[in-house]
Amino acid sequence: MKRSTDPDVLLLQASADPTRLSILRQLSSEGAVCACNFTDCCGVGQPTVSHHLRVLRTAGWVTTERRGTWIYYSLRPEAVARFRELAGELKPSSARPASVLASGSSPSGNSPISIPFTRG
Amino acid sequence: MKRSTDPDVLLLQASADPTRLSILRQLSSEGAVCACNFTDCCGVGQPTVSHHLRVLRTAGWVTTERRGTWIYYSLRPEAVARFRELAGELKPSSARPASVLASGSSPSGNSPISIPFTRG
DNA sequence: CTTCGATATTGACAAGTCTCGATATAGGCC
DNA sequence: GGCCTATATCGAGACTTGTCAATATCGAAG
Repeated sequence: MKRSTDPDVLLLQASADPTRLSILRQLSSEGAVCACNFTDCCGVGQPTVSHHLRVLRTAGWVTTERRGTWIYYSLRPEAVARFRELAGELKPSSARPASVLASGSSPSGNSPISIPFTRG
Repeated sequence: MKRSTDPDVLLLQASADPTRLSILRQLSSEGAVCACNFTDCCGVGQPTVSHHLRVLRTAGWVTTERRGTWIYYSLRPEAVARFRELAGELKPSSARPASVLASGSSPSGNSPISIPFTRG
């Protein structure tokens, strides 16, 4: 997919991968998690885990905290909050179902005249 | 990216595109929207819009309703509900910051012994 | 300083995605 | 029937992504 500059899209893109969603869920349930733990659970190699962690860091999902040899990853509250906002903004369209739309006018309003069916 | 079979990942993947997120937002604010309206707003061609709408339909985000020549798209409440669940499941890891973790033990528990630092 | 373990980076390849032009299908009107 | 409009599908090209092997970097211990 084409690289996007929208931070919301970046956040969604970062979460839209099986390995990364698994990482996010583990971070959510366990708090701060050492990078070495993801290597085991996700069934991918160490460089791949490192790659995914970088994607999550770039998107703003996680922060890192070095502790000796290990590096702990944690969910960023701002990212979670933004993700929830995105979910909250989307509302089912039951307020205006297509069934009650007027059937005589052009839906897109492309035509300067109001009756696109009568051509010529 | 590798095709995933997890419906949650499919839902996120479908939303993780600038054009499709724009479509979802327009559907959320306007209710049922004719397919021809997306062609104008998203700055992409008609086949591309059709492609994105199919991705959204396959992921379960939208349903279609034919009305004469036009086809109206609507957000599926189930998809919105699932998306909100995903957002609700993710919680910031402030409960267990790395700062308070014990510093002497192996984070992954890989070693059968508890003190990985002493080698040999 | 050397060695070791954990993590990051690089380079490469297969596979997926986005976009478009061209074409096909479907429904309404004459 | 034929014509027009809206939408979907097909095929191709450029680009992005996920994954790995190999290598580099960093911190700790001796």
